[in-house]
Amino acid sequence: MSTILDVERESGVSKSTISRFLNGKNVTESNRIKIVAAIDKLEYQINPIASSLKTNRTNTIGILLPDVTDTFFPPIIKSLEEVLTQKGYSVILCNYQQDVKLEKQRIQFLAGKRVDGIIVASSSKTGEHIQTLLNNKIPVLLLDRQIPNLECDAVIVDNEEATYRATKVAIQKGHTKIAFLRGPDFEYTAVERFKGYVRAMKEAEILIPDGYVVQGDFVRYSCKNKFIDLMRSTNPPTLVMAGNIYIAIGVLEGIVESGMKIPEDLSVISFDDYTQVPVLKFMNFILPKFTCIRQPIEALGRRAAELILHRIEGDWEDDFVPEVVQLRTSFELTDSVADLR
Amino acid sequence: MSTILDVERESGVSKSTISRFLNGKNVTESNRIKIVAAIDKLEYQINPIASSLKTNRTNTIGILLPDVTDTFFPPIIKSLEEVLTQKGYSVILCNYQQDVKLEKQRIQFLAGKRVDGIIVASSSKTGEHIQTLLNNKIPVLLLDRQIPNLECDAVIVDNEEATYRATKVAIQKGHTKIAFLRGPDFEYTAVERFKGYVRAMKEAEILIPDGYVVQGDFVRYSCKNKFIDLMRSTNPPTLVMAGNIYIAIGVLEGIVESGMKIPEDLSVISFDDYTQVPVLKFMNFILPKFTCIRQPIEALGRRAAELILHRIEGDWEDDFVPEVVQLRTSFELTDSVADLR
DNA sequence: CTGTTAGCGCGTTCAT
DNA sequence: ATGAACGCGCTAACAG
Repeated sequence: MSTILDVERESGVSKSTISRFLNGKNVTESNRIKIVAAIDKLEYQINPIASSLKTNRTNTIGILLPDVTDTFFPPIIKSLEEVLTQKGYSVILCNYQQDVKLEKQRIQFLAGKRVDGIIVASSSKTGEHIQTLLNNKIPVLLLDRQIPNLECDAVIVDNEEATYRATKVAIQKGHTKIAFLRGPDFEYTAVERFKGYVRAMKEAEILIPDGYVVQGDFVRYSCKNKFIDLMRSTNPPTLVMAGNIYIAIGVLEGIVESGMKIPEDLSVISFDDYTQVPVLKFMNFILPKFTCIRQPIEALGRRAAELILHRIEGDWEDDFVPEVVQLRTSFELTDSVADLR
Repeated sequence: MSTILDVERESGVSKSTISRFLNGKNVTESNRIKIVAAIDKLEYQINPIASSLKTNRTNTIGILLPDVTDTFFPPIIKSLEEVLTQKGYSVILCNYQQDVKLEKQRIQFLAGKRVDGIIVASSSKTGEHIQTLLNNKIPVLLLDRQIPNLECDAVIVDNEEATYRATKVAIQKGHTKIAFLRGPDFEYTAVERFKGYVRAMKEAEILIPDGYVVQGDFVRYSCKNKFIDLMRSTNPPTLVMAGNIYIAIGVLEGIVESGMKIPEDLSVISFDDYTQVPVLKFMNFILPKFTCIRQPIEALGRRAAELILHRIEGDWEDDFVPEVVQLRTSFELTDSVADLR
C-alpha cells in the first residue's frame, strides 16, 4: 500500500500540493496531470487514519438504536446509510437492547471511537450522558424520541398531533366509545400518542371509561388478550386505536380469533401502516385495510442524516440553538372506521 | 481531551511505560498507581486514531448486506454487533441494495476506510472484488452465501441438504405431486434450495411435471398469483414447498384468498419459520402452523463474528486454508403436511 | 499556487 | 521494567 510520499517521488510534486489536490483545492494543470498519473500507477489511496489524526475528524457517524430487529428501524438505517455513505461517512451501528445502562455504555463506546456525531433513538429520561457529549461539542441528534429539558437537535414525528387528529376524525364519525391500546410508559412515543388521544377526548367532553386505556405488559408485546377481554366486557368500545404496529398486529389477531367483522363489530385505527413492512404487504387479504397513521419513515432517516451532517460540517456556534425537525404523519382513512352518524 | 503526554506530566512516568500499561503489559506497582491516578484525574482516554496509525489496525469491521430491511438480516446484525462490540470492535454497516455494482463500490469504500475485516452477504457470481481484498490480506467472510471457486471463509446453512431432507419427508408421507416455489436464479440460497428438492425427487424417481417449479418475478416477490394458477390447473400438487419466507407469505395469502384448507386441500412446507419474525409472531392464529425449515439465525451472526475475529487476530498463514462453517437448519413437522399413506 | 517544515498522539525500537 | 528518540501518513502554517 503506497503512501503520499511514494506519490511525491513518483510525480515529482511535493506532498503538500498532492494533499491539497486530494482535498479538492486548485492545482496547476501540469501538476494535476503528474499527480493523477502517479496515483494511477501506484494505485494510491489516501490513508484516512493519518488524515484523521491531523484533522480530528473521522468521517464516521454512530447510530445507536434500542433494537435493530424492530421493524421500524431497518428502513431508517437504510435511508441513513444511503445519505451518509454517499457523503463519504461511514455508519457505525450500535444496538442497546432497550437497556438504558447499555445505552450509556454504547454512547461512551462511540465517543471513544471518536465518531464525528451520534444519532440516537434514546430510551433515557434525562439524557445526562448526551448532555456530556454536547458539552464536549460532539454533535448528537435525537431520532424519533425527544428527551425533555435537553437542548439537542432532533428529528421526530408529530405523535401527539397525529393521534389527536385521528381521534377527532373518529369522533366526527360519531364514535364516543373509543379505546386506546397504548405502548409502555417508558417509551416517549407511546406517551405522546396517548396524550393526543386524551386531548381530543377531553376537547369533545367525552369521558374515558375505566378499562378503555389498555397497556401491553412488555415492550412490543401486543395486548391481544386484554383487547379481547375489553371487547367482551359489558361496555365494549365501538372503535379501538392501536398505539403502534405491534399492538395493531395483536388487535388483528384478536379480531381473527374472536371472529369479529370490521367495521360492523368494531372500528380500528392504528398508528403505523402494516403495509409499509415488506413482510406484511401480503396482508392485503385482510379487509378492510386498517385506517392508519403513517409515518414518513424514509424521510426520518434522511432528515436525520442531513441534519447531523449540517451540524458536523457547519460551525458549532457558541450560542447553540437546537433544531427540532418535526415531520408530519399522514392519515389514511379506510372503511375500517364505521360511520355512526 | 487529554493525551498521553498529559498523563506523562501528571504521573511523572514516561509515556512509553504508560503506553505499555494501557496495552496490558507489566508495570511496577508504584508506577501503576501513579498512572491510574493521573488517568482518573485527567479522564484520559486513549486516542484510537493515533493508535491505528501506528498499528495498522482500526478495530473496525465492515458488514455489507444486500438489504437491511430484509427480515432475515436484522437479527443477524444484532448478534454480530453484540459479539463484536463486546470485543471492542465497531461495526460499520453498509447496504448495497441488491445491486452488484454498488456491492463492489461499498467493498471499496470499506477497504478505503481500512476496516480490519469485512463480512459480506454477497450477490456476486464471481467475487473478483473479494479476491482482490484477500490478495491484500484483508480478511473477508462470506455470510449466508457462498461464491463458487472463491477460496474464502464462510458461514452458511445447509440449504441443499435441508430441502432434500424436507422433500424426502414429504415423499415418505406419501406425497408425489410436490411443487417448489423458488426464489430467483441469481440468489445463491434460492439455487441451492432448489437443488435439494430436485435431488430428492430424482432419487425417488418422481417426475417433476411442467409447472411444478414456480419462480417469483422479482426479488422477495411472493409468487401468489402463480401459486393460485398452479392450484387451479388440471393437475394441482398435493404439497407445495416455499423457498423462503416471502414466498411462504405469498402462499399464505393465496390460501386465504382462495379459501383452501390446510392440510385437507394442500400441504405446505416452508423454508424459514415465520414465527421467528417478531412482527409475525401473531400468525399463531393461522392454523396449522406451517411445517418449516428453521435457520439458526442468531448463530449465523455469532459464528460469523467469531470466525472473522479469529482470522483477524490470528496470523494470516501463507498457506491460507479457507474455513467454511455450515450450520444445520432444523426441521419442524406440523399438521400442515397431510399423511397420504 | 507551491515547497518546506512542523506536528497530530500514539507504539516501538534500543539501550539502560 | 524503564525512558529517550523515532516514525506511522497526513494536513496546516509559513514564506516565497
